[in-house]
Amino acid sequence: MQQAGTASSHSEYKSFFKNCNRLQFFFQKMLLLFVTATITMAEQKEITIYDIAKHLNISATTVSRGLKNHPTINKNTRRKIADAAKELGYRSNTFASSLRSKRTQTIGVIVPRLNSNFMSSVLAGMEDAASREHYNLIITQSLEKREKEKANAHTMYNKRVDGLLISLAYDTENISHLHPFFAKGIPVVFFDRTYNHSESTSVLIDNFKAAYEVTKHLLEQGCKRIMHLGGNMLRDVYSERLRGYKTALQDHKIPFDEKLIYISNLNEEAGSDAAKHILKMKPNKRPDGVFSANDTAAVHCMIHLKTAGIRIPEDIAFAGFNNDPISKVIEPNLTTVNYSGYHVGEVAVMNLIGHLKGLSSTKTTNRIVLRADLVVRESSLKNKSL
Amino acid sequence: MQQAGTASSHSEYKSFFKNCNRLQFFFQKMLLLFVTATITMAEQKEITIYDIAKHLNISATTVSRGLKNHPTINKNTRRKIADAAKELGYRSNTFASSLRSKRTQTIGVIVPRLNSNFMSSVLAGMEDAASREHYNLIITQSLEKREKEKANAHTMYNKRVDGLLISLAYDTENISHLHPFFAKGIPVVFFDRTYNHSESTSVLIDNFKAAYEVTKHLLEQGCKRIMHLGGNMLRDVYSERLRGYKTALQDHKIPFDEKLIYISNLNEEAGSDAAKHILKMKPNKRPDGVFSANDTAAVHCMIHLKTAGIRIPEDIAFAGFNNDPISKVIEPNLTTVNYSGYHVGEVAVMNLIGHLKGLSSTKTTNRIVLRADLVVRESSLKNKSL
DNA sequence: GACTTTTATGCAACCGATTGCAACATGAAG
DNA sequence: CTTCATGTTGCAATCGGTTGCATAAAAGTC
Repeated sequence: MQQAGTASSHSEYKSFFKNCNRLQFFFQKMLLLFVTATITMAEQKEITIYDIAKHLNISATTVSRGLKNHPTINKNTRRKIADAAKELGYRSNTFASSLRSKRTQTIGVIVPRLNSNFMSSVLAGMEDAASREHYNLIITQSLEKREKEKANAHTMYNKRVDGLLISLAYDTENISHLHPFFAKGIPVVFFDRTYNHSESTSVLIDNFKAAYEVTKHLLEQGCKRIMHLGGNMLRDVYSERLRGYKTALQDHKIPFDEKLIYISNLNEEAGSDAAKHILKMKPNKRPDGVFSANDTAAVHCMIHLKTAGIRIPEDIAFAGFNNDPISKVIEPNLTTVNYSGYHVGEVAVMNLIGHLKGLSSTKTTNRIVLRADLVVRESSLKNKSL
Repeated sequence: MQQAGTASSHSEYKSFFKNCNRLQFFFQKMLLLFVTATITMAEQKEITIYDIAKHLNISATTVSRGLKNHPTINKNTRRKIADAAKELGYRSNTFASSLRSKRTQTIGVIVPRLNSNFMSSVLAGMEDAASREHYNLIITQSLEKREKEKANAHTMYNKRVDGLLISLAYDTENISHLHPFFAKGIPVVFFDRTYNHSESTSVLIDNFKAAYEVTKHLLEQGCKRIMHLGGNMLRDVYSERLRGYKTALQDHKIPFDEKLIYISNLNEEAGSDAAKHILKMKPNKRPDGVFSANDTAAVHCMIHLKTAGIRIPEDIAFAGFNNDPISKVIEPNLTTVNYSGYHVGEVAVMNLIGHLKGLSSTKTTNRIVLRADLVVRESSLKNKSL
């Protein structure tokens, strides 16, 4: 391109100044300078399969096939092609390839927030699995806004991702923004914050069971009035945890008390606020146990209560969810639910790639439920008999 | 594709069974069924600019220009094109576009690990900034291995990212694997774990100064023997922190003692190990202050020492680095250095996009140094006069 | 009214890999 | 010696936008 431009301006100037020797000489010199500079600076031209073909005196078709080890190409030819590619410094052009083959080897990922401990583990797992299968990840965050989630989905759609992995934003009520994917048959896998949809798989943990186990554990420790710090109920993650809590109470014949449910966004501040809320209650109405739907809220609630002189677990036992690093730092150490975000990510990707390879259909596997284990630590041990 | 395949099997079967009417009839019926099913299931054909062009009786060129609001296209025409695009359900084909224009609107990101608190903030900042400028992020992790970093860089290169953002792996000594980028003039921006390279920008904090401030603070609290928990010295992040530590000692006329340097990978276990190391020292040889190059190691060192009966800060004062959430949970709260990963990510992306837009050259801006502030908490307050 | 400038649109050649089908060589079978 | 299977390779069309250059129409200038 650059060279073409140069050549044309060269002929132009030549015809224009053909009777002016002085100027012609000057311009010629300038031109030479310019061209030299251009060539020096210019990245050497991109090597294509055509260059390799010419170099080996074979067709581009053969090169294309040879490069991806197509079985109909002679092994010897294949080796020669590979060698030439390396020698010439060939790099494949993903676009040309994707344009023609309509496959992108790219998976779109939409998460509510990138900067959460759990989510970054999930992403690490995803990246690991995807990279093993030679897929790339395009990652975006919705910042918990349905509108941004929608915009992100649209970009992914335009970028022709082979599949989509999504954990829904807080305020996403319906998934109409994903319809284009379903319409085009692009597989969608939900993880963590899932949505029940007949045509796609969900990868999640058994939140109900884990919450049930936590609550049961607190009850067995002698708690009678357990408070629950819950998250947004639009997301089944949190509604399932609440359900597990309720069911455990019921099975232990403890009446459910609406006043002991505290819904928030479960961040640090919300944890402190919950503590203030507890302190405002009459001492005899206070809970003797707290089950928080995440560790952050639990820990910051504990910190606030401790400074107010509440003893943990003697006065109030605590249990969280996630097994966040802070749960091992707070004193007393926090009882929590451990589950591997890394594993969630890995499984979600493997499942998606399975669909893409046609190994499994999105319709048959509807949900994949991963293990989650109760980790008992001092924060919940009222009768110290671990 | 599907149709072509069908057609071929059709002719095959025809020649094969041409004298067997019964079977032929049966197969024809099957074929019809199959084709019908295929057509029903098939996603409706993709809409292209040519479809829009035909629909409006104008040329594809005009549509192409109209869609990206090229000023030479009449406003009225532009509107009509936009309307038609929406009506027909057009989605642009990024590949075709990238193939021709050689721009991808994609930035490659290589980080050592995705699942770290700091890194996920950085990514959040990057995603935010990139998304504002309509760029997408392809994110990979090197898992601290030079080999994987190299492979990732190569993929990015093939994927024709417009620019590269990279934080180097622990064991990366040279950046020969990035040469293709430099050779092609693709801008590279280092962040956090940087490398001094004449043709690219580095975004980082002033590790030297921050470490100096931390050490100075500990000295002012009366510490005489400050231990330093450091990281891999191949990375300037850690070597600069060590340098800041050393210089502060020197400025306060405290002799530098090689034995008080403890190098590790700074994870939880390394923190505990450092504590064990301290406990093994003769009491009069023990440090009276610890400056750790990250919070994780500091906190886990503290936990271990506390169980051994060491008082913090009375016996040993502590300071960390990062302002990790755990620093606010440990008791006593950890003095640390606060700096915004989010901001680092944002700045790195903005700078890269600046280069891409030709606003700034990679060569002029060599390093961007961001603020980092000492956050004093109880862990370092020997003379309680905050 | 002739001529230049501005504005708006279209032509056609790309970009680089993929793929259905044809074609060729070789050797085996009949 | 023909026929056919098998293994290799190439032709040429295709994917869907982009862009330099030409052109046509409208507006402005003298």
